[in-house]
Amino acid sequence: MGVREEANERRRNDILDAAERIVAEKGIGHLNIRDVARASGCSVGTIYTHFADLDGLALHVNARTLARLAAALDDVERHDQGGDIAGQLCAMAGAYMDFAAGNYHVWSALFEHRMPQPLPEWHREDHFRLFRRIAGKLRTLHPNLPDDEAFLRARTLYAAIHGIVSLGMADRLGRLPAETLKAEIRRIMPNLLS
Amino acid sequence: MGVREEANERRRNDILDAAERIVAEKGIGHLNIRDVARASGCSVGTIYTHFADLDGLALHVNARTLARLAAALDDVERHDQGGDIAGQLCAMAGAYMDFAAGNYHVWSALFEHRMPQPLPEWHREDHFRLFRRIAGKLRTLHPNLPDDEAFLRARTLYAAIHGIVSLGMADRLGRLPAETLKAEIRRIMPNLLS
DNA sequence: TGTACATCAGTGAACGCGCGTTCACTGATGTAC
DNA sequence: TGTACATCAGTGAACGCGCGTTCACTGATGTAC
Repeated sequence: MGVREEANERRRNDILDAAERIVAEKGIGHLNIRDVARASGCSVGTIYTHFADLDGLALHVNARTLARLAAALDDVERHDQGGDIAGQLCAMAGAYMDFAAGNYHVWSALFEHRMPQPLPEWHREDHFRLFRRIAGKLRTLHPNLPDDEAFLRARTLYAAIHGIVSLGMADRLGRLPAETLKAEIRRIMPNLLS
Repeated sequence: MGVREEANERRRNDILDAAERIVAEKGIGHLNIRDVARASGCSVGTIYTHFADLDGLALHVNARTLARLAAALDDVERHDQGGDIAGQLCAMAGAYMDFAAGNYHVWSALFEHRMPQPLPEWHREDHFRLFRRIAGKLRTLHPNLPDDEAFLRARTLYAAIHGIVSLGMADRLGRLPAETLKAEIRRIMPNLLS
């Protein structure tokens, strides 16, 4: 990789770092080009040599978040291969919960309505990759189920967990501590798998 | 009520009607004062004699949505008193699903991050009122549970349903038909209640 | 009933700001010979 | 190795637009006498 290519990659990462920091602090609704430029130490024009536009930048921030989330689930899976599937799924749901709690703004940016509609295919694929990790685990529980049936059940499980995390941390009904929510997930997980 | 008071109320309703129509068509992210003024046949200044600001208007649109949603659940409850609790909760969850599917933009506005933070107390109470309807139904299933325990279980149920509706209709993992989602809710409801 | 005044909703031009995006220009890096 | 040219990232002022909000003014409705 030439000097220029390296510099480009470094710059691109700096920009993404800055954007991510801003989203983490204030939410994706406050992401704007000027602040990113200032925080990453370049001019506004430079942002546009590395990203098509603000939406493109936001999408790449989200892509990073999904990658970090996937890595967090990887960790759990590595350290938790002994127990039964239900226990492993609980642990993964717990990790999801912890990630959302510890990275609230970047996590909720993943589901924000102000993202470009429709989402570009590559980014939907990022979401799907994360989902397939859960689906695959669940698949081993129901080896005889047809694929589409198993897929649907996995989605329902994923969505239920998502709802518990999402509503638990939004302020619509008051926030609940992550530990409380994780306990609830542990309580209902066996029922969701039967 | 004097002529002036009546006219005020009519105007206020016209404004809310227009705002609701705009949100229903384009989402709350596209709500703006000028369009509301045009659609309700008054000037921009008039909006401010009836609402404090754009956020206030948006909050009242959401309050209306919650009221309509509550009315939809009322209907279900009235026509569905025969069966068991699980059946009734399924029917209510189905009505929630249908409402969200048939009023997607106004429904999702309820959970949007761009609402003023923190939410005003009166509007959080609107959310709570809706939630308590589910909680009350569930309460009769577990009469011996302590109140806080029953409350938590109701929230988990509510949140799980919410997640299934929410992720099912967002495009992150592809949209699913409302009927499919309702079938999934029927499938897991008994498990969630045990 | 009539008159004078007060109150208050409605008006829309204007203000001001935030912000995405562009573009002519600069200077550094790469390339051809 | 040196020279001339091409390529390309960086710069930041400027453009243009959307949009929330204000305000001096108008005219209708209510009120006091």
